[in-house]
Amino acid sequence: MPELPEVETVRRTLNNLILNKEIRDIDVYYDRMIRTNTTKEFKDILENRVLKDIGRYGKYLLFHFDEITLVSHLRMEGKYFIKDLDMPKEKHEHVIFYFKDGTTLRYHDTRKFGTMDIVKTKDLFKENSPLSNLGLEPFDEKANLTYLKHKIKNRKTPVKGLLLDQSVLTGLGNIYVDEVIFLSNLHPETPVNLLTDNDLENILENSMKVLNKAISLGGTTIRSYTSSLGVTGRFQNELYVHMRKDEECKICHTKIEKIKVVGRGTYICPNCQISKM
DNA sequence: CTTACCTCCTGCCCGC
DNA sequence: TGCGGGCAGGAGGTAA
Repeated sequence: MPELPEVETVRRTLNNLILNKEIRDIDVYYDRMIRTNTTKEFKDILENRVLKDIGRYGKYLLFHFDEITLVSHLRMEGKYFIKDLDMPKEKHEHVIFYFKDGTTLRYHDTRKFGTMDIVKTKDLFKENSPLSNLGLEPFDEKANLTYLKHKIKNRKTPVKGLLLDQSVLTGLGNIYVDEVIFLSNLHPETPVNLLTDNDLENILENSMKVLNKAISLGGTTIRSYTSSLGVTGRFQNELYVHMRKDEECKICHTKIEKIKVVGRGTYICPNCQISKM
């Protein structure tokens, strides 16, 4: 599952490879992927445009074409590849962008969960944009204790659910949420109304630390997020709990357990992460 | 305003 | 060995 560090890695790689290329044609093989436009509109809007920059907000990739931005979410298994024109189409390639220089950008997505939207660049964070309801990224200066307390008001959801909620903090997914909660010495089922200010400060601090470290290592490569663009992350070696069921806790050597919290597979050290309930 | 549950989709894993 | 059922999961939608 590409989360913020994996999307950032893709952004940096693509920015080095396809900036200033001009789109000649687009083939869409799975119409549902294109959400806010029909496939015909999607092609008409993007054809003959020059890619000026690639940005990112949370887990969204932002392909900027001057006043228009293509907003792409990779969801579970979306990947981009750059290939020459004559390479045969693979089974799970659903959108192919043909550039005028003879190269192609291909969106590959086994489960077809990924989405693409076209938004006016000036309206990126306004109503009807996929970004409109997103919270702050953890490294945003404004993502402080006051902000988090405001977001938590009246909520009793487990802390795992809070951190997965992109309208609170954006960028964390199932992998990094497990890591942040472990590093904060919390049990993932702790209701957020029981979190102390100190807990919340720890969550913010650890979110930043984990994301920054993962970005510096090129993200995490596990089964559901394998390499794309020849990029293989190395953060999987740094994981404390996620995907480590039955392995030893790196701190106390207790066996890591896998449980279910807010419907998600969740890894914990039952010794380090004591419930407050 | 919440939270709970369903949906999308495919490959993989398990049990018989 | 082969097959079918169940599961995983980010985010959006709907229902309560």
